[in-house]
Amino acid sequence: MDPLTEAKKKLMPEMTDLLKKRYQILQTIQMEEPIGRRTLSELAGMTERDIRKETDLLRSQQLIEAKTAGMAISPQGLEVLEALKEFMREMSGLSNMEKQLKVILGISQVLILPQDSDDIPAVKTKIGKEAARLLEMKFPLHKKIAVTGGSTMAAISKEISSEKRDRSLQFIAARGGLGEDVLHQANTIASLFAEKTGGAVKTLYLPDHLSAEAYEMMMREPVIKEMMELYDETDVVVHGIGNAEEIALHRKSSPEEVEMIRSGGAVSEAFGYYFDNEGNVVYRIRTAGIQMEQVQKARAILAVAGGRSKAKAILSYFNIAPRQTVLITDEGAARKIIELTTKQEEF
Amino acid sequence: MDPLTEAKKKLMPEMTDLLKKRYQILQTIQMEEPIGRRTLSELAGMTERDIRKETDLLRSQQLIEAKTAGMAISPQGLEVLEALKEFMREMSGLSNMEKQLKVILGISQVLILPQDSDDIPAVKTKIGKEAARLLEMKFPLHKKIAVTGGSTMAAISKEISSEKRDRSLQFIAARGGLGEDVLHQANTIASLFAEKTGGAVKTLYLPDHLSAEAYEMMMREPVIKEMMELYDETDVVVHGIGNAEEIALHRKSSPEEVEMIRSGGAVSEAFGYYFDNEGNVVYRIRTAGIQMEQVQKARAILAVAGGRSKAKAILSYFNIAPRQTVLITDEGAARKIIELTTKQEEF
DNA sequence: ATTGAGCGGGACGAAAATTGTCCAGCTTGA
DNA sequence: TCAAGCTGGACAATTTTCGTCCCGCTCAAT
Repeated sequence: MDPLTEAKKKLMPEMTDLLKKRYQILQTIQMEEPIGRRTLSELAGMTERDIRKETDLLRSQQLIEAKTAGMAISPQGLEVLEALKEFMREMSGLSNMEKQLKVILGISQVLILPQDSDDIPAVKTKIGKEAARLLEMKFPLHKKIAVTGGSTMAAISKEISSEKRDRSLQFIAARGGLGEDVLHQANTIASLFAEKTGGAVKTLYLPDHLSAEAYEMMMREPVIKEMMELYDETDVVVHGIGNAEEIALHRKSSPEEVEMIRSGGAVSEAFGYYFDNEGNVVYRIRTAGIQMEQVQKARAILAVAGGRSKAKAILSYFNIAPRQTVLITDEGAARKIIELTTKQEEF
Repeated sequence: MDPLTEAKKKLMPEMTDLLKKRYQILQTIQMEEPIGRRTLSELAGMTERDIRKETDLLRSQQLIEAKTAGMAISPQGLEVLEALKEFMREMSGLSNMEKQLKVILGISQVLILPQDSDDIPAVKTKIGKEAARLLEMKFPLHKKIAVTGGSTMAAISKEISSEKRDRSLQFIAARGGLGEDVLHQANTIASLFAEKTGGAVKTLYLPDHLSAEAYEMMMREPVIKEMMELYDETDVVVHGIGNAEEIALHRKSSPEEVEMIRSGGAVSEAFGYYFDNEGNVVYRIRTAGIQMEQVQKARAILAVAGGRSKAKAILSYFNIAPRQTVLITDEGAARKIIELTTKQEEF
């Protein structure tokens, strides 16, 4: 750390906590505006009185405005938030946690965003924004991009800038299957990416859970073969990481599938593969989709998943994640991952 | 100001004052150690309780140590002080005051050190140290240095480093006269400089206040003539600025001299010249010494004077100070000068 | 050897700030 | 039209801060 900052910390030990507290409040207000004291105190885990004291201060500094519907951030507040972004990343240990996660997960880049998307839904938007920015950086060099489905992926598609259009981009749905709500299907997401960027899209609608024979037969179809060849040429893969448990509960999976997941000890899901705690593939949805080996060959891989509830799934998947994978996650997931792994070490 | 610092200030408005307060306390402890709460509270202008609260904090941070003789700064405390030096200069407005003084005094460089040497004698040492550093920077290029007397000049001589010796340096007493205590005479000071640096010294012992005839006669003496020629070749002049009033009181001046000073409205003194509020020469000690015109020709001039009591004298002298003069002073003098000049503007 | 000024730390009642907790009156979205 | 959620005001209870005094100690000057 900066020797100047270090010296200030020595002279003003209260500073650190106070700054963190106020920054977090301001941040939460930004994400949840308009928001009231009571809701805010729950989200921030502080007493209402404390929140009130601090918001009074923030208001007197004109960083927030109090309307009848609740408190909202002011333009100046946004500036302050932006100016302190990097500093707070150091201060609150996010940078440090990124380093730890790199080691734990065996990859070379990790990006952690503040707060927990399990508590504050808007954190997902922030994750989406950062993932979108990282992805956009790949566009000039890498044109063939495979994307999966899920709410996290949907968040990214919303944040992709439609400023710089590039007709040479090609987005490929990483799974032919339907599986989820239309809005969160890989096909839909790929189309959204294409629309935003002005690029092309390659989709494929094919039922999940085919019988073995039907699957074999379909694989021989030209249109499917073409898709599989496209996967071979994929430059970038962008995918979410699913929580096997959640998926088994929420989605209308076949009872057979659920049983396979349960008995196999599946913890995480990505591109239609299910992994157990050690990263072994315990099940795979039978549909056209990118193969693990094809993912391995990709130049860049963005894995996006946030919220402490995803910690176990992330740990599971990263047992076999390619080294070139970049993880974009949030503080909640990161803390939980570190907690889980260091606890194991203690015993 | 740094946008990061600006943002922190917005989020933590208390920070500024608190930092200033603690820094000042730590600074004062450093200069006056060992020092007790009561003495400290007087120097810092705070209540004893306040001082106690803050010193308790500083001690818990191990920046100071409490011995039976009083509190003293710790090595870590020194580090903190050093690390924050430049930052605090900005924060407490010293940098800003330097800019103001440049305009007010019509010179291109001003250096202001914290606190007031009228309150804390050790500030004089700091001034001496900085002046010494500035002077040392001139040594490689400028070899002939004229120095005056006075306690401020003595402080500089104490702080001149004896590390890098330079036999080509030549120190010249700017005044032949005695005038003051032996220890503070120009001759003595010049000798001290020479001793520290390994350079040569040119001194001249000649009574002050000669009669007009005696003075004329002396001026024709070869040894004096030689001295006057040396003044012509002077590269650097280092001088203090005296308070005419104080000089008239303290020194055993001739009643005639005191009367001249009083009736002429003398405010400041430098190199044996007395100046009034407008910078007119109202009196001059009759002794061999550097001439105003010779000072004007010098490449570099360091004027050194601190303490709010010197403010009027500084203002008076800088009416006629050459543009190449650099002023080294302290916060006390600087504030007073600004106060005096802005008050005049208001009416 | 003695003394006294100056020191840190303990103590404590008075005063001030903080805290938890209400409520009134408002807007807004259903 | 109503209910939910919001701000800002209020206030007693509690905690913290503040001013002040004292004690025992050290150390330098006498």
